[in-house]
Amino acid sequence: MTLPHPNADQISLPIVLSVLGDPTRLAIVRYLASKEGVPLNCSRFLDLASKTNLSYHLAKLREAGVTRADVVGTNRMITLRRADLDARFPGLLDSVIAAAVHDPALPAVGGHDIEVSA
Amino acid sequence: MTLPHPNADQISLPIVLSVLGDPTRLAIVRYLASKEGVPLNCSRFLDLASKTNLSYHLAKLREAGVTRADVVGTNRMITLRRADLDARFPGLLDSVIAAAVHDPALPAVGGHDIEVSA
DNA sequence: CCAATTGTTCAATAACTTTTGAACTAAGGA
DNA sequence: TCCTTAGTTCAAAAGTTATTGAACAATTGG
Repeated sequence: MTLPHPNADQISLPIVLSVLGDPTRLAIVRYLASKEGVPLNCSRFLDLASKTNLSYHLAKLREAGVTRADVVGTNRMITLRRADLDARFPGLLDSVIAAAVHDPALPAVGGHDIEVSA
Repeated sequence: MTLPHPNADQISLPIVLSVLGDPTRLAIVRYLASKEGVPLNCSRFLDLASKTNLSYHLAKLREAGVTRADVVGTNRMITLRRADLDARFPGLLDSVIAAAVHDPALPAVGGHDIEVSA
């Protein structure tokens, strides 16, 4: 029931860099960073790609150690593995996210936030 | 006679990340960073790949805006575009290089330094 | 139980990337 | 001029990654 994740010391720099080198995945990471602490399910990213394709990209991110996916019912709650990434590659995630913010060419997740109680 | 390079504002984050995601290219960048200021010709990297393949990887780095190649006689002198990269993506190059230093899985350029005068 | 929701898997295809050797260009030195 | 050195280009082959639709599994709510 729990999905496979590398442990922190297995996270590889070239793999993380190439995984982040895809605009769709970079947009996912950027959105996760902007909502840090808030668990998000996969369908939050349907702006970026089809459901099938999203499954593929989210698996890449998870297998690279960039994200964690926790099974909650029929949902997979996705979070950034910030502590692990910061421990392994200090400053990397922050500089990537900061750079991504200023990049107008990157896709973005649309603003369809769910109203959290009236 | 001068090779094509993107200008600083044309350097793209996803392209830089995917270019750095290749272990051979990461090793090249790491070595360039360790010899910063010293112009190096392509053959300095023959430990990492064949001449033809090196030409391919060095072109990728140049086209991404990571390196500059200046034609000097029959040589191409390769340098890191640190100022441009730092301006565009502050902290990114430093964190990538710092992370690469601690990665035992990455290939490295061998220690065959030329004696600079007796 | 049934239907809807959430997300995965599979196989196919398309598209790109990497690697190779042979042939080539361009400059420099004898 | 001829030879060497430095590096590129080209076409082919091999390998990898991305994208798609159809079928599937698992949980939840009615």
